[in-house]
Amino acid sequence: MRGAQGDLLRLVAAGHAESRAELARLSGLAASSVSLRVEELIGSGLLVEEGAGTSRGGRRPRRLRLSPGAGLLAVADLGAHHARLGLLDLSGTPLVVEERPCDILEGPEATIDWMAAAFEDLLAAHAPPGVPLRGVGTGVPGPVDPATGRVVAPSRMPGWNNFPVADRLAAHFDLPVLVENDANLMAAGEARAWPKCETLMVLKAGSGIGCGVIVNGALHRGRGAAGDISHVRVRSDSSVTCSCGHDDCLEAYASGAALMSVLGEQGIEVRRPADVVALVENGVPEATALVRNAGRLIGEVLTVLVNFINPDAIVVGGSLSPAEPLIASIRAAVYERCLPLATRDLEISTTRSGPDAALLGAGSLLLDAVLA
Amino acid sequence: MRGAQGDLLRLVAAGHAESRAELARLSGLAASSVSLRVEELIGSGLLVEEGAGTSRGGRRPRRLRLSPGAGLLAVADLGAHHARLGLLDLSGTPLVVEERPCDILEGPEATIDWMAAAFEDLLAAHAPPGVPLRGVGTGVPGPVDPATGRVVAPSRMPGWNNFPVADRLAAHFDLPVLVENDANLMAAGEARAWPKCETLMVLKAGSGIGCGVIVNGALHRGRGAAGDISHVRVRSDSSVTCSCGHDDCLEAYASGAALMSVLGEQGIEVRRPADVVALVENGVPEATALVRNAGRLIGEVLTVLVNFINPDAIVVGGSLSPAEPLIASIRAAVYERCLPLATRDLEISTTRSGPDAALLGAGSLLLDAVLA
DNA sequence: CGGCCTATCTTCGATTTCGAAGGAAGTTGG
DNA sequence: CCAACTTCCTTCGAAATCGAAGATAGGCCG
Repeated sequence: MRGAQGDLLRLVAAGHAESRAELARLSGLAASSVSLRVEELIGSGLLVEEGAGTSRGGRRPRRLRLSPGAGLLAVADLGAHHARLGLLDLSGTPLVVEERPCDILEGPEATIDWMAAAFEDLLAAHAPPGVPLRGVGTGVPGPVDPATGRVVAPSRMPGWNNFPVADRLAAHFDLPVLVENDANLMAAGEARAWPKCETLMVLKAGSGIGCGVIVNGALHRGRGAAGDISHVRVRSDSSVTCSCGHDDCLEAYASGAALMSVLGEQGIEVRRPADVVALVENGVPEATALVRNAGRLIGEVLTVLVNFINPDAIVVGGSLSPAEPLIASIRAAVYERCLPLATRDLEISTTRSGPDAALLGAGSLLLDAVLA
Repeated sequence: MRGAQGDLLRLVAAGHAESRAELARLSGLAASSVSLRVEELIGSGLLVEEGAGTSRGGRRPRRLRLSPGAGLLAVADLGAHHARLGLLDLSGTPLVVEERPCDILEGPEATIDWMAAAFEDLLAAHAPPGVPLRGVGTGVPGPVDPATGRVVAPSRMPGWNNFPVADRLAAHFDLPVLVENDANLMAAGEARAWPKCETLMVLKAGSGIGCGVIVNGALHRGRGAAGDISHVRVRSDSSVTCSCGHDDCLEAYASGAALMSVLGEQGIEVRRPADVVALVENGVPEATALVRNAGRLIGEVLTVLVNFINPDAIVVGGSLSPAEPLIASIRAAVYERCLPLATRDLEISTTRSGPDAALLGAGSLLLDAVLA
């Protein structure tokens, strides 16, 4: 899928272009060249022409789509106790998504081999015959060195430090492989749902707190830890030491794990962040107060970042995100304290992509590798 | 200077390429095409061939430079009481730089007309005959809407709110015009001096506190206020109300203006941030303690941003930056509290471009507009 | 219903770009 | 000093790209 040809496919797959005319506008190529190229791509079975689009005042465009037979992507989002796994077509539409229990404490080798087997499962059960697998990707709950695909200094993945996850996956599938932090994948997934936003902050509020940053439409990786907000010192009366060794990290107060531990001390049994959400929805005052406080702390941290980055939107996802008081108090803190220039037109809302955001993000990033 | 031709010129002007071979590598064009294009550019007097470069193991390259006659850029950096003005050639080398007193309180019309007259002065005195002015740019000490070139809600520029600075300048010179926040220009200028750094935070510590952000090699503007760190709430025992209406903003504790006001209360007369630096260098303990505290507060704010953005370097400039304790305490705070992954290989140091950084940055950004 | 307008897509000759081959001008190492 | 190798740059036929003109197909409106 060489360069210029790949550019056209990418534009169609990413949903940016639906017709030859749009391709010409976005790719910068002449309309005639686009027509030629598209004809070739249709000839080789990668694109299909499908009906007509809506008119913009003239002749209706002939709508282009990626052929369902163009290929599949196998993607996963690895959590501490569960993994979501899915198959996508090249335009990122899920064919199937499953959640399976799995334990990353069994170590990287076992977990990745398990993942490879799960992918084979899914392919056997759901892949249409003759459609090739074109790429494999996974999110992991820790920092990933973007250059090497290794996990680096993960606090929630004991035994995984410096493990070459990408290499191990590539040993199973001789294909483009993507390994990325889970919050970053979520951000990449949301980015597709917010096409008008160039700069985006995507917060993952689950048992941990993660954040992914989209700058200028592209995921910002930094050295692999970009987006980390969990170890920021928060203003607090008491003093708690975080697992990172510092005092009063945001994570120690506002993460799902922290909330659960406080609730546990109060004799309220919770096992997953979703249980906290349920308590809030049932009006349990202890849970509501805790969540509201967590939102305020998160919001105060976001305040600094919003002034600095001026995002177009802040998207809140993760298993804690359905709790209304969380996002309400985040909003309150940000709108109250940020510069007017930074908050006018700033949207703060919950995920548009839902629980599959990270899988969709993996698909979106993988596409670039596959069509390079 | 149409597209592809402009790309080649830009690569030479920005100092990225010095030979046809380098141009071919960086532009992605075939070597033969580059040769053709370069021949045309030499023919039209924009490029000149000048001696030979150093061999990389084979034939020596024929060094290319922008012709000194290719054009000039007039650039300024507007401060509260002074303006730096300069003329640059298209590769960003200063022909002349001057500092002149000027008072932005006289309002935008008067100030911009004054600036235009000053540019005419400089051109009459220093421009080689026949070399055309190709672009005009200025930095202003407030937020600028990147789309319109208007100043937006500036706290230190009363009377300038929403004034179309770019339009007024364009009325004097019918040329590409650039108007940008001063800290952003400084960041753009430093970026050229840190070519290996993709992500850069440039702090301007003067009478105010500003910051410019380079992400992926390009200036990040956001909505025009990106990089603002002055109105972040800091941890403090006392309570000070900032001009923005909130309490305990960084600016109210750590800006040059704040330091000067505290020193004044202690009976120590200072008139400019540079006087504070002199006091520190002379070992006046009150000044040293104040500066050290300012560095700590700034450092604690940077902590959050470093974890989030993972810059390759933090560059400190501005009139307060020569004060050693300032940068020392910034370093201490950042290295102590940030994630190891974010601080390994993170460089924190003072400006490489010196006091002309903003002018050089204006040149660098203008070049893109001129060669578009 | 029938012009008129707009937008999409194709055709085809002119132009640009490519890339393989080769010449030019060095360095390196015996 | 000479042969082998690198890198830089140009030459020239082949291939891709462009762009103007035209064909196609719809919307809009009297």
